[in-house]
Amino acid sequence: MITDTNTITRIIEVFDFLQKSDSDFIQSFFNRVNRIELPASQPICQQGTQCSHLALVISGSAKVYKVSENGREITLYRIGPGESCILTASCIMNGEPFPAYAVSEEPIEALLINTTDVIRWTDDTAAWRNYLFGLINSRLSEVIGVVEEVAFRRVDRRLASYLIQRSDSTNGLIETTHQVIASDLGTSREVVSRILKDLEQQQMISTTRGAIRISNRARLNEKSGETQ
Amino acid sequence: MITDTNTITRIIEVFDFLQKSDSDFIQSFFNRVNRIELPASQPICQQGTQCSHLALVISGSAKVYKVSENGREITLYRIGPGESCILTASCIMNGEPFPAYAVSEEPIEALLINTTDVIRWTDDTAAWRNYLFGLINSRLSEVIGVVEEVAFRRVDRRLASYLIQRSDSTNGLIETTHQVIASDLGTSREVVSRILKDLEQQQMISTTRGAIRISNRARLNEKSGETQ
DNA sequence: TGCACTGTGTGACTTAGTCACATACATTTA
DNA sequence: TAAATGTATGTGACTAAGTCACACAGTGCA
Repeated sequence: MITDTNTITRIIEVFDFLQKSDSDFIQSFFNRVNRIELPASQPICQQGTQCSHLALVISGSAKVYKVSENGREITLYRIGPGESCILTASCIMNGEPFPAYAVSEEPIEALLINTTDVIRWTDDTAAWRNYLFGLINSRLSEVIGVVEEVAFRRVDRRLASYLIQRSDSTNGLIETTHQVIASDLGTSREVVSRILKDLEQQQMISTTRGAIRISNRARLNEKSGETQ
Repeated sequence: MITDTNTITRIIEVFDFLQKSDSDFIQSFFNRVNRIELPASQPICQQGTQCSHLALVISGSAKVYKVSENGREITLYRIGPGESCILTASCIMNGEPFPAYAVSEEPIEALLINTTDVIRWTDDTAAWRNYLFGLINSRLSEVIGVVEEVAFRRVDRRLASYLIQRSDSTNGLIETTHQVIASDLGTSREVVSRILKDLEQQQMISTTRGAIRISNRARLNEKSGETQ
């Protein structure tokens, strides 16, 4: 249950479907949900477990990823403010175990909702239902995008795209390790190291321990767009 | 509109959600839907187009797949009796273009539903809503499975699994070409040819033009289960 | 200063994908 | 029936990607 008016206002701002809901639903919504905070790098869902709650992210971010037997990882998608770990909802609806892992990246502030409320609101409330449908649909599109990437695109091009994307919000400096990049892309650390070295020799980037700086964004972008 | 009692009975048998629906919905359902037939290998949805109808498959099968710029393909999932091209529903709900291609494999008998009916029934009818949710959820799981396969498993193991699966219903004989297998797995024809040759030399299969016969299912199954 | 930990570099090797062909079987056409 | 055409498969040479084993470098702490 959430009563603080400031918090409620802040939450309504983040979640579109609440703005479209009537006051009855909003009232019962805040009566039933709980707010939690999680530090960064906290496991949220384990592959193969049953989910008892649905989490809606207010602030911070999480990622959903797969792990292979020999330890390689690939990120399926990320969850940001206003979104939810829709795979959880999917598991709640179908009673299936969670097919991946989820972990917080930045510290997370989230709403926890009981499975019974999730199901009830899906039946009762159009705005909530559309929110869930919309999310699960965009996840499906995103994961199909991952299939396309992994199956068809060369790793150097994918890495170039990745660097372009990540540098958008950080003014050309990306603070991360080769291993983290490899885990996002679903490849191995050595491959990332080698390609980064190539990009450095072609003077598109410069690298230091724990960071990459984009030095020629235009050429990197060109590379990311090359076919094959 | 469908009036023939036999057809209606047959359709209700295939679609679970109709068995769980009240007679009012069933009546309006058969008032609003139309039955169509499609031959094999008929394109159903084109990537990038808008969908105006949702198709529910009564009999036959279709596949949903991605195509790369240089012509390689990968199958995302198949649609069988009682299922629907849920990506279409997803596009209808979100107003997004279809992110892949769909084509009939066997001749298809299907129900066509207007987008307006799809949306209305999703609001009105719990059984229909749960049907859609269930389908889209299982598609999401399947596509995540494809990501896992492509990102982590070796092609020879994946091919072994594929042969095992396909031979289940056909008594050990698989009538198909290397190109078709390659398109399902998201690899190239040459790779499939070479691996099949290996498997043949290891006497797990025998191959002829247009067909593969499983000769040692146990060993092939063993190979399919090997880690990495 | 020495030590442990994490991050990166590298060679050698295997697996996978591409390209350019050659060859083999099947169906139609002359 | 032979030739022509089309489809299916085989193969070598090459590039790209993943694996393994290990070297080495930067960072922080004892």
